[in-house]
Amino acid sequence: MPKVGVETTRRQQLIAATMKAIDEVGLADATVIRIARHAGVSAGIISHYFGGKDGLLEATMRQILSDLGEAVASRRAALRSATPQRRLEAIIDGNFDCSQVVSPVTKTWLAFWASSMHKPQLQRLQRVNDRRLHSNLCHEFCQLMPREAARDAARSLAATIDGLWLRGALSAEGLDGDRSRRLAREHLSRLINDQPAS
Amino acid sequence: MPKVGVETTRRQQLIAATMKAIDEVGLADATVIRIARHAGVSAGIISHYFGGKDGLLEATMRQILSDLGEAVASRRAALRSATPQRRLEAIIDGNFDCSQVVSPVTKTWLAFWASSMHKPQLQRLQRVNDRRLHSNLCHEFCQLMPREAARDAARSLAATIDGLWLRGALSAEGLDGDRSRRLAREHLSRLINDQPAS
Amino acid sequence: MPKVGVETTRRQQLIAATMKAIDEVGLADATVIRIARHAGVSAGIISHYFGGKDGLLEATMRQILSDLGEAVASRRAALRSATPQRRLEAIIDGNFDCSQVVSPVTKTWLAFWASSMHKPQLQRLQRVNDRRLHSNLCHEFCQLMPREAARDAARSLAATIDGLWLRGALSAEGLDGDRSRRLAREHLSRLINDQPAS
Amino acid sequence: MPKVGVETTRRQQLIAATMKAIDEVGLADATVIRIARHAGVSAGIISHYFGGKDGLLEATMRQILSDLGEAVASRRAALRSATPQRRLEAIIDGNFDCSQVVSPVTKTWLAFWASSMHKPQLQRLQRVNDRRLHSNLCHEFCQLMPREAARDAARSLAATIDGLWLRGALSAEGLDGDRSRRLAREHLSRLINDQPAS
DNA sequence: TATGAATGAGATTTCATTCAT
DNA sequence: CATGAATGAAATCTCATTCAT
Repeated sequence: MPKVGVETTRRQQLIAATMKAIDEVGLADATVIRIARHAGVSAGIISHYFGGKDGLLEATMRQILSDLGEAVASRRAALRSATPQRRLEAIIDGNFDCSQVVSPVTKTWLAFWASSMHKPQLQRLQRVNDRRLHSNLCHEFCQLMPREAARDAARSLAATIDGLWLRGALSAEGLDGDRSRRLAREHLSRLINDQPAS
Repeated sequence: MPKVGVETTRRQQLIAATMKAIDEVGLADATVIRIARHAGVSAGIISHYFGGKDGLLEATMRQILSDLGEAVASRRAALRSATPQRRLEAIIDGNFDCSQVVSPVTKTWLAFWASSMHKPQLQRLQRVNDRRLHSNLCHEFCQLMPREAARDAARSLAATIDGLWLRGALSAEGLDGDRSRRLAREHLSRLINDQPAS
Repeated sequence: MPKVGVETTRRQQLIAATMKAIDEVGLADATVIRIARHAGVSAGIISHYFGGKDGLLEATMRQILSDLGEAVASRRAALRSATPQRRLEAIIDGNFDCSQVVSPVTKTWLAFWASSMHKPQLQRLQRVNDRRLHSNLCHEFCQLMPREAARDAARSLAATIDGLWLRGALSAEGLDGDRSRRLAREHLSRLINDQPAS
Repeated sequence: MPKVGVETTRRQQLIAATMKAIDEVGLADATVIRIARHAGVSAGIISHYFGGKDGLLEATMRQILSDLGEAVASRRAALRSATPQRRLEAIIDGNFDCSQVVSPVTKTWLAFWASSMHKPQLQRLQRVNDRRLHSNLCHEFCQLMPREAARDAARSLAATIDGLWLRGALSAEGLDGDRSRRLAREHLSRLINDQPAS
């Protein structure tokens, strides 16, 4: 177990260092040396633990997605018997959880998004995550409206959530969690209340 | 005039080749050699016309933003005396103009967005564009609701538009212009119709 | 003859531009484009008139050496019947002629000296010039002292002249012609007056 | 200590290789690849140890100047209580120390001199060295003659020393240390003995 | 005769990875 | 397990030369 402990620690250390490096200088300039320096270790260790830089980047994206998924899942679990709207709000809240809206996470996330366009490994991760969000949203919306309308509502809310992240990551002040949450919730309530008369 | 023609032609050629290269392999792997090959010229010519790779990338981003701005502006100009809602729809339509939603443009745009987080030159361009969109939206919404509400509406619609772009750029099928336009318009009409009773 | 005039003019223009460029940025950074810009012509013309950059550099060195030789020769010619000391002084004066001690000339000269270490074409020119100075000095000293002593005196005076040029080219203030001439003359008079008693 | 040893060794190795390369093909053609090949290492290592080619060149010039300074200083130290003339002779001897008059050193020195005309970093080094020689010479001459005369004597002797180096570096046979030393000493003794009656 | 657009060779530098210690 | 010295591939940029106009 001490071995596992050391290995786990090192991996977490390096993943955190990767986010910090990307936050600081961007994915393109996040060299292994810079990442290793952030973690206080030598560059060679990255190949040792992750098989190479790509492995580290993939592990980092995995970490971000799983943290995000967890933030959503734990909130939904706490509201298993609540109304669909409450659970949709929980999904929104999970996406703007305070652990998710700090600069290293948002910048790294956007960097991976862009990168995933041309890296199959990252693309797969991103698509799984996407589908999960969409299916979660659809599931809840379906209890409030017909399937087709629910799909569109899910698309619309997902786009708004991602758009708020995107604009937050790029803005000078960083992502404003409270305001984003509020705007997303308002959008949600309009989607629910303002359905075309069927 | 032949000289000017050659220079302008080459520049357009290289900018188009840059988008194609980014569409194909991503910004990180869009080397000058690959870009030059796409344009059917030698790599050295890029430094000759743009002073270096950075100059070419900046020019490419400028081109995308100006094309986008033009698509919006021409539509708005045609509706100078229409209702605010019509003009807001024109802004949406401009953002999803068929010339804007092809893969080379959307992928390049997202790549630049990510890159702009750490490149001051690109960041400046991106912020100018952002402010322009926000101010256009605000201007119209202000005629339909109080200032604060208008600001939030502008933020919400802008986030949705960007989110639809983002998700379109990342999806396997590319950006679906018609659906995106429809979702954005529906969001707009809800923002206008479903204001909290003051 | 008009053709010849144009050709001669262009060549002089380009040689002068070469010196100016070397004076400004050094031999290593004196690119054909910079030289051409100094002359107000296009870069391609250099290959046309000199066969290439090397040809231009060689022609420039030739010009400098011939100007220097002329400055010395004309002074000596005016003193054909004077004493050897007078004629040696004339050689010194020629080497520090005001046309020779301006920055473009001294800097270019030193640059060529360094370069001539590894360029046979320039080395040949430099050696011819060297031998000419040495033989001129020897010829005069031989009338004042035994051959071996004369050779040493020539070596000593030549070294001092070159050393004064070298230090002048490198000093912040440039070559001080008057002082250099004075120091060289004092050295000369000591060489003549202070011979070991034979 | 093994680490330090490796670093110091590599740096010395690369500096020596730089001189050899410059001796062989000149500064202009002394590429990092050639230098690295001389040292039996790869080219990338130069950036690793010196931050780039410029750093290596500066370190090489520093080495030459410090070796030269040391050769002079050790000789002067051995003659602290001797006459000024003896100490001046020691300065001359130091400048023509057998470790200094070999081709890689003289050629590299001249190359740097020429280069220093337009490279501030090298220029600074060269000026410091110059001032040191001048001040050393002045200090000794001042004990033998009035200040103004001493300054001129220092200038004259310095020019002769440099001129002998220069001509030695350029001559086909290389610098003849014995003859140069003799000529410089004769110049020195004339400067001391043949002062104008005050 | 003169231009300058274009090429292609070559130089420097960066960087992920490997490996001996 | 960990280091960091070293490599070699790849990328950008510069520049002399050529050639169509």
